[in-house]
Amino acid sequence: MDEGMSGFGLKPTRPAAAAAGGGGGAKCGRWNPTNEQVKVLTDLFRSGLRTPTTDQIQKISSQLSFYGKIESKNVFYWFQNHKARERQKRRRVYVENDHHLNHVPKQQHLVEVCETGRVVETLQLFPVNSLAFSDCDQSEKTKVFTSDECKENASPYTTIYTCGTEMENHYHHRHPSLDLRLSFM
Amino acid sequence: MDEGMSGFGLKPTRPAAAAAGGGGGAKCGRWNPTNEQVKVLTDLFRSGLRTPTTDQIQKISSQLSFYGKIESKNVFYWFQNHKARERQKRRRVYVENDHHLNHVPKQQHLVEVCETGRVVETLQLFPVNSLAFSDCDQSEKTKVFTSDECKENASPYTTIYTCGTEMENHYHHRHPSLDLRLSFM
DNA sequence: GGCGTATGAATGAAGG
DNA sequence: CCTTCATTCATACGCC
Repeated sequence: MDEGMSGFGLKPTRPAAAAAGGGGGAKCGRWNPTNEQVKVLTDLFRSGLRTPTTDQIQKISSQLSFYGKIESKNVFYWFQNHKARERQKRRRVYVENDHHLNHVPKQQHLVEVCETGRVVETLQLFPVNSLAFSDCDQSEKTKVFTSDECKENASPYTTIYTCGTEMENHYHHRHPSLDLRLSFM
Repeated sequence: MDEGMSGFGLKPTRPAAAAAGGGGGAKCGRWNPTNEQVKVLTDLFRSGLRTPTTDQIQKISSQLSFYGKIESKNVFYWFQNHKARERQKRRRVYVENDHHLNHVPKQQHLVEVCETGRVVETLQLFPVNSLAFSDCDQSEKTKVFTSDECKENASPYTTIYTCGTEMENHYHHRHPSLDLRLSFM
């Protein structure tokens, strides 16, 4: 986590509570990602992004800051954790199959989801649909997966996030069509 | 507790968990450890096992799978939670000590059983003697929590679980003498 | 039959 | 990168 993470405030000792703002979580000293944020991050991960560089992190963080309070370190940690747990999970769900016990057929879901390679992804990110539940997952994702390799390897790929102002314009949506365009390399 | 739901930061809301088992009666969705499983886990914990490695988790899970459905991650989470809550409980005591306590604590049994050095523990695991869900004696949960005072002792110890078919057995024990032998090191 | 507690599951945040 | 701690969410269970 160190390396090039000098400017993310990871080192400071316990920034303690920070009252939020951003109109969202505003609840504690711990980042509480919104669904939209998680969605974007997950999608980036699935696109093959594993360990974003400082620049990537800052960019992502900046774009995601629209959906709520977020810091660069949050993005950094998110990827760290997500990656680690993916591996961890794969490691845990796996074996016991090898063990030859008396019985226990046991179901083993072994899902390999390694999409790495050139990926050009374009998806609409609709802004917060105001108020509460806007669970509408109508996000049309046009994904072009070229998953041919399944190893940890970062091939040059490009992910383009384009957010159109799809919201039905309810209240204060001072959100200017988010245009998240990231280029990993 | 969770006031301040925020306008849009809705919680994950859990995807319904509709599955609810295929009508078999087993409430799938959350692991429900049997008394035997809990007993073994608790005993392992008492023996000094705090954070089993992946290998240990596999073994334990495999052995415990006899008593019912269990996955590796269940064992993993169990130890994580158990240790965390031991600590949490103790810390809460300090807090309540200074502050005017509100309610009577449940059980504040603190027994120091710091196993230092080599420990060889042998205990009997009585058979599950129950076919379906006829839990034998659930009303009487003999939960003996013994908080170990030793924090991070990496001293080599060995715990040997030997399930003899003798003991004050009951009736039909339809499992082949479970021989759970774990060696921590 | 609605709550309060116990606990499984998840994940953010660090440390090493 | 891997492991671990802490906090939180979700749910099963017991109580009134």
